[in-house]
Amino acid sequence: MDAKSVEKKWQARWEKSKLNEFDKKDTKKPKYYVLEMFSYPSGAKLHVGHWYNYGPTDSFARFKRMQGYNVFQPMGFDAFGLPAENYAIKTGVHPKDSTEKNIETMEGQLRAMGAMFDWSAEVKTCEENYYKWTQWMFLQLYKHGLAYRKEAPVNWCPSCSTVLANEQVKEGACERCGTQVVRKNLTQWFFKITDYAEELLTGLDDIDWPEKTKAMQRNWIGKSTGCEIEFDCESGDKIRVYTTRCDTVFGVSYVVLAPEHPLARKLATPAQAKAVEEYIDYAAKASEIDRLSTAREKTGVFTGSYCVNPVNGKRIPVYLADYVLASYGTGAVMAVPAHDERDFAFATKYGLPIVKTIEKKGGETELPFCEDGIVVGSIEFDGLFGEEARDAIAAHIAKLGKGGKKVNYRLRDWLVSRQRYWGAPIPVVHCPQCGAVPVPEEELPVRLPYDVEFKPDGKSPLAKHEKFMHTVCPNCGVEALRDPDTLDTFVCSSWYYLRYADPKNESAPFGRDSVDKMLPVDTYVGGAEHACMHLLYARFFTKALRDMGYLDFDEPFRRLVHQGVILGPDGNRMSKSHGNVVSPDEYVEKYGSDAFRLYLMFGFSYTEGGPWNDDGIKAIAKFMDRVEKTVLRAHACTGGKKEYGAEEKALDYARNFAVSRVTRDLEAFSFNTAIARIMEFLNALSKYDALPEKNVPLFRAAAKDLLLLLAPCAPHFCEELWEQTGGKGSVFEQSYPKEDPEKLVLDEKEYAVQVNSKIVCRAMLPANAANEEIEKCALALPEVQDRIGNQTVKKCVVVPGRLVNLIVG
RNA sequence: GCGGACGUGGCGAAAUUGGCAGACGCGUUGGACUUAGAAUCCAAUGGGCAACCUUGCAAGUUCAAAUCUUGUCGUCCGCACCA
Repeated sequence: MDAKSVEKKWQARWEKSKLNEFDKKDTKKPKYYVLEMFSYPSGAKLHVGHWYNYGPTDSFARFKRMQGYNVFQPMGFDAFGLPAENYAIKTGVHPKDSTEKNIETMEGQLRAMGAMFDWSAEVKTCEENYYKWTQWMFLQLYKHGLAYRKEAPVNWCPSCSTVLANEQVKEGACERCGTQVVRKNLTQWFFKITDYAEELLTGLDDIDWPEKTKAMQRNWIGKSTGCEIEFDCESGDKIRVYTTRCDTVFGVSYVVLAPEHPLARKLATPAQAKAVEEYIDYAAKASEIDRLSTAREKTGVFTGSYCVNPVNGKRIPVYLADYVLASYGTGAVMAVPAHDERDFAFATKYGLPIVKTIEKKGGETELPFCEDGIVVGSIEFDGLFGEEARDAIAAHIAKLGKGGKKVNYRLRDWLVSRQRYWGAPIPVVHCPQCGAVPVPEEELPVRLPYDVEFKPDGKSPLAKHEKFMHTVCPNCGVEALRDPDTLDTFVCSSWYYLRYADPKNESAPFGRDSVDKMLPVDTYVGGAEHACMHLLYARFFTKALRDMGYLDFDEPFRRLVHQGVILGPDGNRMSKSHGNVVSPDEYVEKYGSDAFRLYLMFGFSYTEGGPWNDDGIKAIAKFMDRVEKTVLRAHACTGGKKEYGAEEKALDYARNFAVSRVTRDLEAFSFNTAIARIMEFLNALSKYDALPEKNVPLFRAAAKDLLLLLAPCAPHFCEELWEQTGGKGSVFEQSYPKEDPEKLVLDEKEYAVQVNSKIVCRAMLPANAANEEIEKCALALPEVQDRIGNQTVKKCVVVPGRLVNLIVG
């Protein structure tokens, strides 16, 4: 079969008959929403990774369709982003132009894959009719108190005068010019994802996601239960610290603030002011990477101030140290050198006291001792252990009015401001009188102007665009400036699965009817690298929109599957710099898209991936060839016998076994085993085909099932064979074969017969006999008799249909 | 450092979730058909002459462990001093 012409033929026919489109009018069939993570339109062609994500998942979608679902499988482009802008800086090609060109190329390639994407629902996030609604989302979050502004540090390259993404900082230096990157504070917009921390955590229990992804999100959210404690300073200021180990509070020998802490400068005594200032400077200069490195030596500075430990009245010094992070907890820590490794290292270096207040249960206590133990030197709490001690001490602190139990999350609010051009403009006007004022909804979109200067020179590109910037305050009408920043592209991708349901809607981001009918996503497939960011943000959006009354489900993605990564042949991640990029094109050219897809499905464990090698691809072409021959021979077969004997029974068994296993395996994204089962079935058919006399109706029916089983995995190929063998309509309008359980019942099954857990022989034994009878049959076997001799059977374990184990002695 | 995973023939991988390790393929070897090769078909193929040995290594639980537990080595991923 000539793959190329067959592919073209069927792609054209599918398009014409709208076979791939979701039927919104169909009210009988249950809907099924299959979603693959949409692509970033890069300049490079579709790579093996795209194929690996989309090809097998498309087979899953087609399988669902044949099972009788009204399947929705859309595709689109995550089109805003940094690479297009960097490319513009480098080459002068406008991001809009390069992006549109790339999208066009990729659309062509995606169509050539022959996936059943519903192109009528295509979404491109950089288009006005999309980003208008991204801006609308911002306004709704703002309206509901979920968007706010505060100062936050950015990576700043003093030489390029520009903000850098973490990704652009290489070992503390700007990747473009090598200058040391510093941290600089800017006022930026945040989404209050932390309001949903608890629900984002508990919601994980009810969704069908890989456990490891759930574990990662749980870790990322990082719930901990501890205690907040207030330390009064001699200056009158109060320092609140957060600790998970309040059972060690009697051992506090100093308090540490993050260098960015609001009290850091205030607590510096005149004698220490210079040193404190220098230290704050030093910490700000250190790049994020340096700052967070474990290898970094603990440093800090004494503020000169003292505070009081509320539980024992001890006077203790206040330090600054950059091992304490402003972004976690309260940005301040009580240091207990005896029971914390970091505090221990710091105290040792600066000669601070180390006071033991916890002892190991039944053993020598070696400091620092960081596990739970028995409290000592802590007045009435002595003798308590671990959690018990923490409860008691927290209650005591609460009674003193100095804090108490507190739940804390590691999750931080989501910073969405980007000092970039190629993104959705933040729909806010800054008025000299009213402050930050949201743009009224009816004025959306705030259009992204085309004629801008991208060259980095210390300002957001939009800030230099006079016409864009100057406007009037929607509130009071005085002259005002627009927000010059754009939204993080993760904002665009946090709701695209909703827009797919109603992509042309002009008056709303999506119609309630459409969303109610089509969502949530039933199966979402994409890379594991999005475990913490995209997948968490999308869940947050869904929950926030639900609370605003726009949706009535809690989770956007009912089931999640991660495809593995196809590495280069050398075992490294495919990249230009490694020079190990494998292009799908030459394989598709040579073997056809079905064969390439089939190979990807068969040669790897889908969720594992692995290094590329093409050893098996020829075998797939051979397999397809055999399928073609067998199906055509069966179709042409005439005459034959009418009997239904042992051979027929064996063929029927193989057929039903394949149907049952392939169905189960496709459901589970276990594509390699599904195809293995189809191969076995083909082998059984070939064997039957070799018989001189055949039961033709059975042979034909079996060959038809083979074709139907394979259809989702090799769509063009099977569609063509379906037509050639007289099939009406599309093969994808057929029902997927269902097994006949009766044909899977066997009279006898092969048992492994063991004596003292060692295998002695294999024997065909009655399939539905009672355990006692199996034992009897096994005992009667000569091999068993030989092995047992005159020993007695003490115990017998029977695993029905599989194994019998006689314990003798 | 913390968290998560993974480790099975020469290779890609399976294993009904504790029940015959190596399904299905690749490769290799032998054979058939060919003037010859390609293609195709058939057979063998974890190791060892054997008893037996084999799921990174070492223990443990069990009638039974690739699967569970502990330790250990190695690889990968995520997070990065989380108080």
